[in-house]
Parts: sequence; C-alpha cells; structure tokens
Amino acid sequence: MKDYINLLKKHNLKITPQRLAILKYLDTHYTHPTVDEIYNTLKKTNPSLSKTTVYNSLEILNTHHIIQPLHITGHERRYDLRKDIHHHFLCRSCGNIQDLDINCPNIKKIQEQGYNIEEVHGYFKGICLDCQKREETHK
Amino acid sequence: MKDYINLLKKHNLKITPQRLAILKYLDTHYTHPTVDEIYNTLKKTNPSLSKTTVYNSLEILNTHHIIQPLHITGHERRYDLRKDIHHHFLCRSCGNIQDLDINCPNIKKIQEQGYNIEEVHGYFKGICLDCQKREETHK
DNA sequence: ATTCAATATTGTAATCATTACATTTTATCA
DNA sequence: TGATAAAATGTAATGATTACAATATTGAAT
Ligand SMILES: [Mn+2]
Ligand SMILES: [Mn+2]
Ligand SMILES: [Zn+2]
Ligand SMILES: [Zn+2]
Repeated sequence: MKDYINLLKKHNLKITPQRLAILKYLDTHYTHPTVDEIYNTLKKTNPSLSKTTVYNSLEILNTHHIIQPLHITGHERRYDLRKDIHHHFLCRSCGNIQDLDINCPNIKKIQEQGYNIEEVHGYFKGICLDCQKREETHK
Repeated sequence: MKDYINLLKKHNLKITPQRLAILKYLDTHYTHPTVDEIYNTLKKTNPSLSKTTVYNSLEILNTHHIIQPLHITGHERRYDLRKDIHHHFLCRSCGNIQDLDINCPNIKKIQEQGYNIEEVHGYFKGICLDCQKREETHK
C-alpha cells in the first residue's frame, strides 16, 4: 500500500493526519484490530486523538469500501484493510484472528438462486494450529 | 419438535415454564429472533417474565448446544433452534434473516489443514428475492 | 499567502445490548 | 411435606457505540 494520500483523494475524502494514521495502522497490523486497539496505540504518538474520530474515520472508510468490519467475536467490531472476500478463523485460546484464503463456491450458487449479495462473512471458531501444538507439548 | 420437557431432562436442566416458553417460541418462530422479540412476545402471556431470565435461559440452552447464537447484524444477538451447520442471508431492505441450505466444502478443507473447528458462521447480506421483486413492480 | 465555507475533530453525554448481583421464588427429591 | 440447590426476578453496572455541540482544520477561491 503506502500511498494513503492518493487513496483518500481518489475517494474525495479530506486528507487528515488522523485518517492517515488509521490507514497506516491497519496497513501495518493485519490483526483485525478493535477500535480500542487502534485508538490506544495511535494515542501514544497523537495524544490529542479522540476515540470518536477513530469511530468516524473507520465508518467513512467503510462506506467507501476501503476497509471492512468483522463481527466475528460477537461483542466488538474489528476492522480489516483487505477488501477482497476472504474468511476468518478466531482462536478460542489465543484470541487471534487469522485470514483463511479459501474461495467460497457458495457465493456463486446463492447468486444463481437470484440473491443480490453485497457482503459475505465467513467466520470459523476453534483452536488454531499454534495453540494445538502448544497444548501437545504441555502434556 | 414438541417434547421440550424431555429435551430439557436429557440435558439435566430443570423444567421451568420460562424455559419451555422460550423453547416453544423458537420452535414456532424460525425467524432468528432477538432477545427483545422473544421477551416482548412472551411477556404478554407471562407478565412476570424477566428479561434477565430470557438472557439466562438462552445462555444455558446455548452452552448445552440446544440453540445457537447468530451475530449477523453486528449489533444484537439472534437465536436459532436449528443446531446443524447452515448459513444465513440478511436482507438489507426487509431485515429478514433466511436460512441458506447449502453445504460448505471449506469446513472439511480447513479441518484438513489441522484447524480444530467448533463453530461455523456463514453470513450473506444483500437484497432478498422478495424485495427484488417488490422493487421491480414499483417501477 | 489569505480568507472562508465546508468538513473533520474533539470531548462529553446519551443510548443500547448485555452482564453482575442480591433477593425472592421454584423445582426436584428424599 | 420440607429441605436444598437452582432458577427467576429486578435493579444496577458495564462496555461498545452513537449523538451532539463546540472548536479546529482542510482545501479551494481569491
Ligand atoms: Mn482478514
Ligand atoms: Mn437458521
Ligand atoms: Zn490460538
Ligand atoms: Zn427482503
């Protein structure tokens, strides 16, 4: 990525240090962070940052389809700079959310049934590979 | 369904009118209702019902895998008496949530990669068939 | 470079869903 | 029919998100 300024310009969004910082954060942390994670980290180098601005910025980036929200945990929103359709795995043990790069043949099928699909969310939950190994060695 | 009493017995859960009413509601309304929808409806015939009881009952039914929660809208929990894996379509226009009876070949693939999968959520959002027709006729 | 209007940021208060908790009631079983 | 553990109830607390009013900044026109 890198050229966040032109990305915002392309969408006729005003270029502000807050938006640039949020875009950069998402671009360098593909961990599907929460609003609080983004806010608390950026607050360190930008002490005047308001949490409302983080919410507002994420909202407008979402409406312009630059980022997408995930509802995988069920109690907090998370954000993803990747805008292509991909699925996610949430580990019950470590809490990490991993990308699953598998293509979903069902999307096409459902569209063929006549549905107009605008969003796809594929969430899998369980124990990730790392945590399984860790449990093994602890026996 | 029908035999909610034995269902609760099988899971060593106490048989209470509240739990029976909630089970019956979910069994006769496969609309993936919210807690408030369940509460407000049952409140009419059971005025002493507490919303906390609805939350508690749904929680214990969930831990016993009798029902499953959906996080499809992103801002409220919904419940489904169907416990088999199936996917859902949320219509942006009418708000209805429909079951999609498609099998997901990715589950097997991800398991083959070593993941231990405990939950699967497939959410699709867009405009449902009925709403598309309605829009057509309104032109 | 300066000015200005539109837009963004900020801080605080409000809202909404959910959870915690103390009290009262009920289900189950001896 | 009690006794006891579990459940139901009502209220208060929490946590994430949104609303809103005041201030500051951006970007374009001068
Ligand atoms: Mn992702
Ligand atoms: Mn369903
Ligand atoms: Zn893990
Ligand atoms: Zn519809």
